[in-house]
Amino acid sequence: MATIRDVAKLAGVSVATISRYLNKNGYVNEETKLRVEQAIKTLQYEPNAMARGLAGRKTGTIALIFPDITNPFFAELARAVEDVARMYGYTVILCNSDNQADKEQTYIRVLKQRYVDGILFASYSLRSDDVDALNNEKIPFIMLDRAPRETSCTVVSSKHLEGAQQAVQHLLDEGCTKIAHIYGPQDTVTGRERFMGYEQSVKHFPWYSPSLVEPGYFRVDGGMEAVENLMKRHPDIDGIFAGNDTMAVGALKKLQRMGVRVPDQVALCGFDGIDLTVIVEPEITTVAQSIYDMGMLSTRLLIKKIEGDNSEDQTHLFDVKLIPRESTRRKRKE
Amino acid sequence: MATIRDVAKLAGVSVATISRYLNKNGYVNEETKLRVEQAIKTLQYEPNAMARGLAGRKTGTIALIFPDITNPFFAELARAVEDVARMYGYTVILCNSDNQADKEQTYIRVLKQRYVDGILFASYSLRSDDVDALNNEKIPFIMLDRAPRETSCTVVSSKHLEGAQQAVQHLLDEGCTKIAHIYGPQDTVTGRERFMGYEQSVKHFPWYSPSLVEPGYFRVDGGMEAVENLMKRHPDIDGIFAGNDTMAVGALKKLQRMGVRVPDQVALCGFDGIDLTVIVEPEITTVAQSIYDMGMLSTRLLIKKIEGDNSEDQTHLFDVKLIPRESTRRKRKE
DNA sequence: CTGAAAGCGCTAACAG
DNA sequence: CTGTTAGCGCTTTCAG
Repeated sequence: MATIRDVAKLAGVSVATISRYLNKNGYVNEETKLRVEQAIKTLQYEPNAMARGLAGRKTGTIALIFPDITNPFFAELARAVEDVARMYGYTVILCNSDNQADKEQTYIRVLKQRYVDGILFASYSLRSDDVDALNNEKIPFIMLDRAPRETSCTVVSSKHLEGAQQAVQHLLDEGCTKIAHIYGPQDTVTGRERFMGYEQSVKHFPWYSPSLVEPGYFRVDGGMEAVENLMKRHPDIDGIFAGNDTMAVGALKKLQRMGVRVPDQVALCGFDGIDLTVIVEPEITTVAQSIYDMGMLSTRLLIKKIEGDNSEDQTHLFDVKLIPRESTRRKRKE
Repeated sequence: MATIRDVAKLAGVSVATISRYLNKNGYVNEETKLRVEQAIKTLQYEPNAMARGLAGRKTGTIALIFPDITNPFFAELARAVEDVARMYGYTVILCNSDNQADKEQTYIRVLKQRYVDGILFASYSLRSDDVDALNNEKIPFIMLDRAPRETSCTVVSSKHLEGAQQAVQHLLDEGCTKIAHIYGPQDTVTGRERFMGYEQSVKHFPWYSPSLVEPGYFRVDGGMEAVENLMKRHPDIDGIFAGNDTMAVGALKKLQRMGVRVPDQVALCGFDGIDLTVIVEPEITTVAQSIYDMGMLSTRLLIKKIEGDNSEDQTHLFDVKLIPRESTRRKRKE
């Protein structure tokens, strides 16, 4: 492997010149530039990222910390992140936290050692003193779907509350008269806000009762169990709003097994907009987030920050969009 | 950030001693060891991976190159890889190739620059001269589901052919009398071997005809289309073996839309064993690979290689396991 | 516009 | 058992 010194020698200039040429800072005479380019080509020179990192403290690496790549939502996010990272010449390190604070802790430590240029957090378990620490150490980061209380930082998120309200409204529009909610973990912004959206939309109805909600842990089996409990308590439910698509899929599965017809007997709406919803039959109505776009934006913001953008921290809120599908297509009353 | 020199000073020893202690090579007196530990703790010293890499040419990073993280099969694989990498103190870099040779090319270049310690390939597009190049540069790698012709290298794979035969046999056992196959890309080992397994199992039957196979491109929509064409040509098909689960899911979807009852009218079997198969109703029979285990083994092998294991390159073939589920549960003839 | 030289933080002989 | 020292390959003042 050729080094910068070899190139310098061959081009008849000093290493400093090569370095300047490579980093496009400082002036380089047109003529010598040509010679340098020539030398680089004939030597097939590739700068060594490691040495660069040591000397210049930039590694061209960003990390993505999230719960679990196996979750389609995060897989799509990861895909977006990797795509734009590559576009900007960055490489991405994958970190599954399983929402365990200690795993996250370890990761942050390791990532610091490796001098990652920045971190993208899409994990729920980050404690707010961690955020402070990051801020203090001046390592750039972005939060996805999570706004720590005090510390300022830039966050990218969706209009969860509004989306939940849209979901409920849609269910009502389709003629539902008793709507239940399967909610996600309440220690997550997403789980909480969607719950609130549901609550606010239904609490003034005479049929509303707190026993119309059931936890589903953002998981398929959670959704299945929730439906079972719900239908036992309220056999007359005719609409279900699941806090995410995964639970919606579980709900659908259980309903079908119980012989409940969807959407005629019970209409079903999810949240997120992952592909799973169109894989099942009937396809599930959902409130879609712009997952890929969120991933793109947050990566762009992160890279901007890394490259010296010092503008104010902001919160970027993405619109959500209800996508009506078969699981809520009920015969309308005229 | 404290450096090794700070620690040395505080502990009253030389940097070499600290380095020895850190890397657990060479002797360190028990007593000084204590002082070193003390110093490290009070300084909160964290070795700098970058510097380590430069000096010692080990970065503690491995890369995973595969088609697309969005594909559940690869997501699970990635998860396994990351899990064992973390266990051994490695960090993993994610590379989506989309099976495009040029993307892979660029990645390999970038990864070399970054001094990754090793690479895991689960991508189809790798050319065999790339493999040679890797071999020449002595950067350790493992191939998943792909055995380049000449070059020796260690590969981890499953018994695709055998699995396909099991699938067909199962369909026959369930009473199917005319079985079609939806095949995956023939430039992949997996797609090819499963096709061959099907062919070998059915070609001696009088009902067999080459028009009983149809491409599905390993995709959901591909599976749907394939079913449509297949049923048009052969309305009397009563069994379908899909070359992977994704296509099987598509097939199921299309069958349901066409009003074909599964499994009574047509039994359906997939391949891979991803979660999608139990999310739909009816749940789909599949030939399961040990995806997670394959990921674990290949990562372990890679790390072993990185850490100096020079044993012969081997091919590790995993058993597959047919998991009978509703999609093939037909009333048996007595 | 270009070069010399001082590190970045750590590892690995080599010499005690 | 421990210290000295020479790099790893690149960036970055500071002088020309």
